[in-house]
Amino acid sequence: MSKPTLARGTRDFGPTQMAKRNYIFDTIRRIFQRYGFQPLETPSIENLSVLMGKYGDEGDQLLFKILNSGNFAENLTPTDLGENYKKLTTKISEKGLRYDLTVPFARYVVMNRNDLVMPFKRYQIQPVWRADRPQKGRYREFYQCDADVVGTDSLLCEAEIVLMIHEVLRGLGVADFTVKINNRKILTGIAEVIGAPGQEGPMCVAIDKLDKIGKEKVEDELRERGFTDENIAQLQPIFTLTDDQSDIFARLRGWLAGSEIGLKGVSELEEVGAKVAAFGLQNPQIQMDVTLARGLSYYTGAIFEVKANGVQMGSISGGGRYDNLTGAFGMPGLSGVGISFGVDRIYDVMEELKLFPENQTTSTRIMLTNFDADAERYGLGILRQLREAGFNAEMYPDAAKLKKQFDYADRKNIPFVLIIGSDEIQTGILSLKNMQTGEQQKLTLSEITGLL
RNA sequence: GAGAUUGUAGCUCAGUUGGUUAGAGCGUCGGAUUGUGGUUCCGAAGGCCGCGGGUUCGAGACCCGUCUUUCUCCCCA
Repeated sequence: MSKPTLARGTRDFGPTQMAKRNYIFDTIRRIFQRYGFQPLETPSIENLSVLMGKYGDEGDQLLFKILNSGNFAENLTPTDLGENYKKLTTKISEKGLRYDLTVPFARYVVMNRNDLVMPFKRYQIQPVWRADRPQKGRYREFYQCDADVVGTDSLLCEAEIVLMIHEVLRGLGVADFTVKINNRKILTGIAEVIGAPGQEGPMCVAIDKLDKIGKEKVEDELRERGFTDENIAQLQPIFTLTDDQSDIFARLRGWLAGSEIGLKGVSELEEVGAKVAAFGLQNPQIQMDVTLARGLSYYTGAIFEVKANGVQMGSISGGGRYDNLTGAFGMPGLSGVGISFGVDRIYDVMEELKLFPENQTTSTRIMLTNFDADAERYGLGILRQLREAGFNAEMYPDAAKLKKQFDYADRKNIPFVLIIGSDEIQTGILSLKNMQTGEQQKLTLSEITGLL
């Protein structure tokens, strides 16, 4: 018999982990609903025609593809086998596992466009799969928690996302964090004013590494990517704008005066800030960061990223505004803005900061001992009454040694044990033991339900 | 996709230049204690040394392949 193993890059979540993960999921779900988002679930499996071509060539490679059922090789010819594997794949696989929640969401919106109430606010908490090479904090199966609003350009949505981030993290006890916010239009504007219009893509790839490799190396990389010394000289304000937030909008306007789109980005950013302020958010933890560029390929407006302070960890949440979510499915012009929480990273942050509440592990409040057939029969009646009174209760299933039964209760963190033997059956007075203090007292059932 | 790295008991790890019967701590189980958990003491079980091939009189150790772990790059959550 060979030992079983997990598939590469996957994990089990035992009862202890599940209690903690559910605590995170429940908090996020509660806040999403409080902001008017409605739940959506889509299938794990999608047709490859839905998934392919949406994530770029690299993304297509990272898709888990499902071999056709039955004799998948039935219609293959020797010529097919001689083809490159990508062509062969299309002949033997028609379905794949979901790669993210956004594309299935877009498919859903297109398929239900006539029935949806627009603007449509949906949240979705489901696992996704990527055939990536696993690393620390990177798995082949992991959960995403997305909330998106589609069908409106209103900046109120951006402001609400900022508010939700604050509420979720504070709800989880993560007090010290920074919501970094930028706008794609500002990045476009910067490319214009430094004399490299349309080059914000390569510009951002380099600038994005500022934290990691420092200013000098960023400039080297910009040169490698074809930026002139003149471009780089014009770019200098970017290195001071983030550190010093005072008058940031005025300084941005000065720098981007020559770019209409850049100025629009600044106005949008400012308006989002104003709406957050109007809501009355206490002690906002927001930072304008003109070097923030995540997911540049599809964001068109606001860009968010959230970092927990005081721990060595990448971003725990991110999102932004995109145009044309559903364009790939033949429904152009639908704008949306969304946020995604990284549960695994939030879990690690909370673990490191010891933010999980105690006693998440068990839900059983009281356990009944099991002496023998008579005591079990008597105890079952008590058990029913305890459960009817609303308590999580269980009886030890075997007439094992008491030592073993107490050990079980101890290890399951059950706070109370009810001892039912011949004495208790005769008198009707039950022995209740408090497992934390070790104290034991003789009580009637109604006294016990009162005490619990 | 590229480079490096790891794999020995349930867990964390020892294991000498290749040489008898592969060890420790923790955990598990049993007993001390037949109506009372945590602590203590005593005892026991538990290993195809990741898997497949090769070199050798002899392989946990050396060689090749493969899977796996971790890390960097790429990319991302």
